[in-house]
Amino acid sequence: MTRARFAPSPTGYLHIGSARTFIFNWLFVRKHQGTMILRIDDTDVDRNTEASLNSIYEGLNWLGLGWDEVYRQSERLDLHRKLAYDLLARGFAYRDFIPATLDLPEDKPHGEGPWLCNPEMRALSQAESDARAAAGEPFVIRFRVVREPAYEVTFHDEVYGQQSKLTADIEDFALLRSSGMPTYHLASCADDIDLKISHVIRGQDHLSNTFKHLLIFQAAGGPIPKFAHLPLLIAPDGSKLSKRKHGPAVSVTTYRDHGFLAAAYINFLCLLGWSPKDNREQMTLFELTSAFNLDGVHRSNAVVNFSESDPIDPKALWLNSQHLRTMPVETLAPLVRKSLEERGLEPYGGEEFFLHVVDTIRTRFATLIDFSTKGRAYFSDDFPTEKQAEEKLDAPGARELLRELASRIEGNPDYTEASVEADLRKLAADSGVKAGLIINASRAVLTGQPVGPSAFAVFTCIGRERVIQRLRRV
RNA sequence: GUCCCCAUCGUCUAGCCCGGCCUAGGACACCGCCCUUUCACGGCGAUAACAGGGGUUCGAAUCCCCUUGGGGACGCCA
Repeated sequence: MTRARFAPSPTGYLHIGSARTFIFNWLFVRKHQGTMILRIDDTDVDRNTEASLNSIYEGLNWLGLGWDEVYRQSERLDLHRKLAYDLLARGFAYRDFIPATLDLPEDKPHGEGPWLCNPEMRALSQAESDARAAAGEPFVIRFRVVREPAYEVTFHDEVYGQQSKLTADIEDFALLRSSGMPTYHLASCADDIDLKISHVIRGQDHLSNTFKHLLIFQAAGGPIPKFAHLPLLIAPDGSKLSKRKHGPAVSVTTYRDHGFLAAAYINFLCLLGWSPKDNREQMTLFELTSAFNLDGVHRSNAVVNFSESDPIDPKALWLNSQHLRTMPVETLAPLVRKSLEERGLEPYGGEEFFLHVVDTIRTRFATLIDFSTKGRAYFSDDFPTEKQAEEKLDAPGARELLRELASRIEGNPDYTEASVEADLRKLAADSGVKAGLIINASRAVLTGQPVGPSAFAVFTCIGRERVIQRLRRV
């Protein structure tokens, strides 16, 4: 049974890299008809905030993928502590009474070599250890890494292949803090065992932590999950994406707020560090689910191509425009309606008319926001007239012709693309002007823009009454 | 410093595991042309990459080694 988990820690908003990790886990689980688990890794009480937990949910909810089970590590502390004390009792761990040394020298944090342990603490007798603990002296519980003889810890990573590391290079990492709170390593492994996680799919920054986790799994006697590490998402300058340094470009909600479709964003993220290997780029969630596999995941990091001036990756924008014009209009329409309403606009007419309008104008838009900016004239009488549109109206005789056109449309019982076109062309012929002059002027007065859909389509999208009004307004 | 990982167009990538079909394919962006009495969409085209050096081999983007560059871990953060 496939069981995978996404385990964010609530120390900030949902990071683009975390979102991708979630998506890959989700895709993998759905493909194998398994169980998706959301686990909130909130064991660091000093850094966790409710606000950041909420913003993570906000991001996940926007993606709309969902999960099957949810846990909070802060509600499972007994389980974690039990494992720590079990390992202590069985000699796989020991108490370290030396207080944490906080301020390591900045330029040379690790001196000549790696820190492995506090030897005198590791060598402390059971009796003395128990006595000092009983006396109330604070301590941290550390894993006792076996180094004599040193041996190789190995595992097969589903992405990176065979991995190994000498225990001589692994430090005695902490399991339980002096506060009694578990560390990430302990809590993560204890929960992975308890929740029967079959696959750990996470960022490559955990690749070297995995050796420690293996040690815990082995000592605990729990089943060892399969591991798959994902290449990191990095900034254009090659540095690690940081919320502090790169700001909005790393937040999922930035894309949402720029009018992205969740489906397109998911599609974009999947193409960062994974490929279906058949040149497909635009893919639906269904296609992604059936195509996804760990073999297609890369080993090298991927750059998210944002810039100082624009937090959006151009390829993401392109994908969004592709989804926008190819997804079923019935699926798109409610999203457009919501976006319009958020900006105080309310579509004219009924649902059928709305679908027609959305379907007509969507091919030239890239985001949901475009409907209320570039597309404003389709949903409101209050829209600006651009300078180049004004110029179309300034063409000799244009305004008079538009007023005459209004009368002819008013006098014609039919109102379709074809009837309007006939009226317009007749007017052009009667007046001895090119039809293009009236066509362009019509678009300009009806939408305030020199560009847009076929003018005759514009007529039907704006509706007879408003068209007559606007034509006479010149 | 120690250990681990990575390296194809500006960016995302195919090809690499199982050497020859690669004068390295696709996509985004940029530029040009076509379509269009508007603008997009669409179509066509152009520019653009195997980090460097050694091997192995008849033959290497593909296998091996070194160098360089980048990333990660080394916390009582995750």
